[in-house]
Amino acid sequence: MRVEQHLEARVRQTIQEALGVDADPLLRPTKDPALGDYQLNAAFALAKSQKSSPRQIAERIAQALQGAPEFASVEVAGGGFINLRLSEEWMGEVLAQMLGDQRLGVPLVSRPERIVVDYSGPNIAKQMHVGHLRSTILGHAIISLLRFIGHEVIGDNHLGDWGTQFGILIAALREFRGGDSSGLDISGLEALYRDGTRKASEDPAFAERARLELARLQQGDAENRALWERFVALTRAEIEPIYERLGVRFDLWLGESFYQPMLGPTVQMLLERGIAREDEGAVCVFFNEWKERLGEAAPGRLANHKEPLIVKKRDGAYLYSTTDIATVIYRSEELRANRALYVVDMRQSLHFEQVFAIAKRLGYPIELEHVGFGAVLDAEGKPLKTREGKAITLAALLDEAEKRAFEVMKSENIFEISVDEMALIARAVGIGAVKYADLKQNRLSDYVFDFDKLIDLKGNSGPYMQYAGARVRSIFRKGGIDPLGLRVKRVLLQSPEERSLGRVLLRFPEIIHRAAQAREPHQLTDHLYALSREFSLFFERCPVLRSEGATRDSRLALTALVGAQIQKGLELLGIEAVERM
RNA sequence: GCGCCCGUAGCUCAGCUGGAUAGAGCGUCGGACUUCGGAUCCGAUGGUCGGGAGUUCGAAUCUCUCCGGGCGCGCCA
Repeated sequence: MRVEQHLEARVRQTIQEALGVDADPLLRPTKDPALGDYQLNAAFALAKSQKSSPRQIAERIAQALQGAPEFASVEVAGGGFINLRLSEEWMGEVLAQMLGDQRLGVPLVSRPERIVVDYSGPNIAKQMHVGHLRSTILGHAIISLLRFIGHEVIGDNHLGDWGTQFGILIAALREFRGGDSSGLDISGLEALYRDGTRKASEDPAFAERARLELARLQQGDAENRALWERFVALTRAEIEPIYERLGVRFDLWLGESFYQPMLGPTVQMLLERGIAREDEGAVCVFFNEWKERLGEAAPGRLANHKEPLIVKKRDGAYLYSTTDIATVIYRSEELRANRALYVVDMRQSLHFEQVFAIAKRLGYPIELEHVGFGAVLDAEGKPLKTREGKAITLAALLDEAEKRAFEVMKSENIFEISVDEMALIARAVGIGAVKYADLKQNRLSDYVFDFDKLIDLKGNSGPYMQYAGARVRSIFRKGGIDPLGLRVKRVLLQSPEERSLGRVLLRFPEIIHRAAQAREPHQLTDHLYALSREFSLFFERCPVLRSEGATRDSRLALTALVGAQIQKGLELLGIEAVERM
């Protein structure tokens, strides 16, 4: 049960009955627990239309709510706040239901969708560095959340495997290595690209050769095609182990090259529909002309946007804008998706607005969303630049995180775990720390990259949650109890710690839905952190195994629920829970 | 030139569609009983929410303006 949704519906109905109006109850969790669990702020909003004081309206609503099974008390405070205190009996029953439910009380959406999630999207001939973490980790978590609430999700790795860079790579290979690609690895490829780019900017003849190589590749020249395949294979050999370590798997790997055959027809269609026109030899979409050309202005800021989106260059080559339009068409027509999410850097927001506007104009029945995220900055607050070699590779970051986790374990090896097992656990803890550190941030804000922060093992960190989970496991291990078989009629919330813990546990279903709907995994990390905190308090002050009778059963039930939420929550974030650490 | 994003404690960040006294982590200082795991817990410290004006019962949140930072905008991806 989504508790807040349930309460809101209940109060809304009560207001309807008491005042005869349908109004948003403005239900909010209280900031100060001393005031209650939730508050209603509707009285302020209703004062005007009801021609009465907020205080009086609040009194009437509060009166009408008396006796509702959910609440232990309903009190009017201040100028018109209504403070609600949940009844422990009701809470205990809902918690018992959650415990007995495979889905921990999280309902499925009523209207499931088929959703493509476009994420990670690394480029060929580049190593993955810390900047790639966000899209990959965010995308993975968002997919898990959406699946869990009942959507059908297709995760797609839209590889940057086509375009101008291949002309440069091929030309550089011929220029600097006599065309010999043997013995090349990813850093060799990176160096080739770097050198090639520099050479192209200095030497027009070389730049021209690069263009010719690209043209040959696009025309299907066998030799260049083989080189291209080799570059792609080399890059994949490098990045696949990283996905493996991160536990990320894609349903599709449809890179840009996949859409190549669709580009010509796509541009043709844009021209026929009058969405694009030719200008200076290129095919362009002028959004500021839509009103005049198509009868309806382009959405939002595009209506006044003078610079066009180019979909075909003067030299006949297509661009990534063209690819992205073709990709939308494919996702709608072939994959039959009714929604696509793009987990991509905020800097591309204008680009996506343009692509989405065009797709919508073409009339494809698919909702498109840019799930953007902020930049990763360096210590001086400047964006982390990948080209200048400053960026730390993802592999190195993960190595260091595992190493640190291993060292902590070694120094506090309370269970005499073997070195082999320690390595396994350290892997889960280290990677978990990195993922958590990234996910706990609001995706929209930029953040400062701090090596130590990303592998923090204390405080609000992944290991903190894993640790709480391990302590839960420890209790059941010690007591010889299987948490999965536990059932109670009602959880007893007697001490302040138990009640407070129960209160947090009740929010899980609501949080899952909100996090999924907003595409904000950090809402879930916040919940897990609050939960782990409450559990730590409970753990220190409320003996579980050493208590007796109904109290013991109830505390075991609470503990099991904590374990289940941590397990499920971490799973949704892509973080492994551990038995011991 | 046009547009987008951001400015909250010493540092790094939360603050959901406007709600009561703005919260965490890290840091610093002090503390935790023979008890289920000390990667833990408790307490203390710390803020003109960039400045100003406006909207209203109420603004970190909405509007305007200024200051400061980042980013994006015809032939890269």
